Amino acid sequence: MLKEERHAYILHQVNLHNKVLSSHLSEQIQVSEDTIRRDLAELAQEGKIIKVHGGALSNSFHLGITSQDVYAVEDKKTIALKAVQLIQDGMFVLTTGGTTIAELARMLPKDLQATFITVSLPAAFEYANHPNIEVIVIGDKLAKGSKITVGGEAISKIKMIKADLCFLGNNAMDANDGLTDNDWEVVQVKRAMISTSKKVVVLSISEKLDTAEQLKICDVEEIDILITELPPNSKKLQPYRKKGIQIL
Amino acid sequence: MLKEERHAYILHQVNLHNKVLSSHLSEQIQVSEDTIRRDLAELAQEGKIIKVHGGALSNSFHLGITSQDVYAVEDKKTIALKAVQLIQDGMFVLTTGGTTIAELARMLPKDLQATFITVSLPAAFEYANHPNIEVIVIGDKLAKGSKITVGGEAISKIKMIKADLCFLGNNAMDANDGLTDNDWEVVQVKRAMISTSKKVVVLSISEKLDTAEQLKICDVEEIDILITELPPNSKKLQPYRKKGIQIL
DNA sequence: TGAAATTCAGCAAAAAAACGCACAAATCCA
DNA sequence: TGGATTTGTGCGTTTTTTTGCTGAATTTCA
Repeated sequence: MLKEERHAYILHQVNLHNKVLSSHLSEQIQVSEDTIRRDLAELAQEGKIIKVHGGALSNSFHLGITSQDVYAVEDKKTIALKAVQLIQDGMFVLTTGGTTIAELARMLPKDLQATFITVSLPAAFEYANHPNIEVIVIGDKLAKGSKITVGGEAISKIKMIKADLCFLGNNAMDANDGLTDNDWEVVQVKRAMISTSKKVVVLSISEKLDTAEQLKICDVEEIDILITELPPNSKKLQPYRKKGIQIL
Repeated sequence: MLKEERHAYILHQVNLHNKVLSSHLSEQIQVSEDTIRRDLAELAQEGKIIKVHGGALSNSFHLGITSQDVYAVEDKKTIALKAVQLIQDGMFVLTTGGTTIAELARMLPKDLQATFITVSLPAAFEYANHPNIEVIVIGDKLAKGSKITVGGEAISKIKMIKADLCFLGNNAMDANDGLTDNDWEVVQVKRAMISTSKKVVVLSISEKLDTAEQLKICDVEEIDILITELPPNSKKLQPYRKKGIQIL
């Protein structure tokens, strides 16, 4: 097989499968691995593929730029935009932490007058940027990783609040397994929040739907509203709609 | 599976769930935990994740705390260095906020085991970087400017704590006028802290000595220790020494 | 504190890459 | 045409990379 033919074939395979192995190609085309390596090197030189140890990857295999940015920011902004519309002047709003909640915080209208109650220090910082919003921080022992306050004191404080709305950043959710998480203390806090709020709103990128973690927070029936970046009639959301959750 | 594929997978998982366990990944990808650990180390090296004992965390939530150029950092570091020596294992330490306190927080020995109680969110963030330190956040309404929690609830919570040590960042101090400040709510918090601590330590750059603000916190007699960047026998400190304050 | 989990350092085996070289096919040039 | 040159390919050897493992050191947690 001619060099050009091989190159075309390899390129096709890479774009088809997002990855190729040198050993695999060598077998398929019946040339030495050396030749394959040289081919891959050339294609990589031309910028058509990304050469790695053992084979090559498709160009669309992003791994470089997305580092600093929050994962899936655009999706989260879409979600935040929908969520903001639920908040009205004078409301008491309970929120957890997480990057989606942070987006929500940044997107609050400047003239909104409401009270936000949170256990998340980063979220509190964000809320503090809004002059008209009153921020209540729930105090207790600080969990190092998530930077939220946790403990009996926090739980009981949360339960003393009758909130109009409760926004939960989501870790994992499944129509059958319900809302789940992997951090014991976070689970406790979320449970308390759910129990004391009139409306429970889950903010979740669609990627986290139909997944589950070890610890259960609640059944999907306890959730009133689910907000994802998808359009409300999306097929992926059907199971949740069937359970009686309002989809935005 | 290629190394780059694994990296992409891991990164995806971390960003999705904010946290991954080495053991989990090892099982999912079907490679040894050693390999996972090396992968995590590499990704951490590139700053894409934060490696911790047992797994890794998402780095996306490390914003908010911009250590902007602090006025007179060197002086404040000198002060912090002296202050650190007062803290011993097992102590309960109350602190306010402020940049000097932040320096103190950064300078705490890694192996110090103590409990820090604070109303200052920025300070809490700094303390949270120390694995052996337990951080208690006092909750209440958040004061937007200073990012500290203030209010009756906070005051009464502070008074319930019997602290060994109390570090006060200083705004203005004078041998005759005592400790003063210009923020009503900060004054309340500081008063409460003084009243419930065995030892009261004031951290102040010398520039703020011999000045006064409108609101009085306490007389100098109630202060046990004064720490400045000056040598203890400095002339400027004489009036305070005469009032019976220990100078470091 | 002590047991369990995790990490670290160093080693060894396997896989892959790099390198030098030989050789054949294609190309060029007088 | 025929020899010189370039190009492409494969082979053996050496290097490098990757991976898993062992045992000691460290950290975590009850």
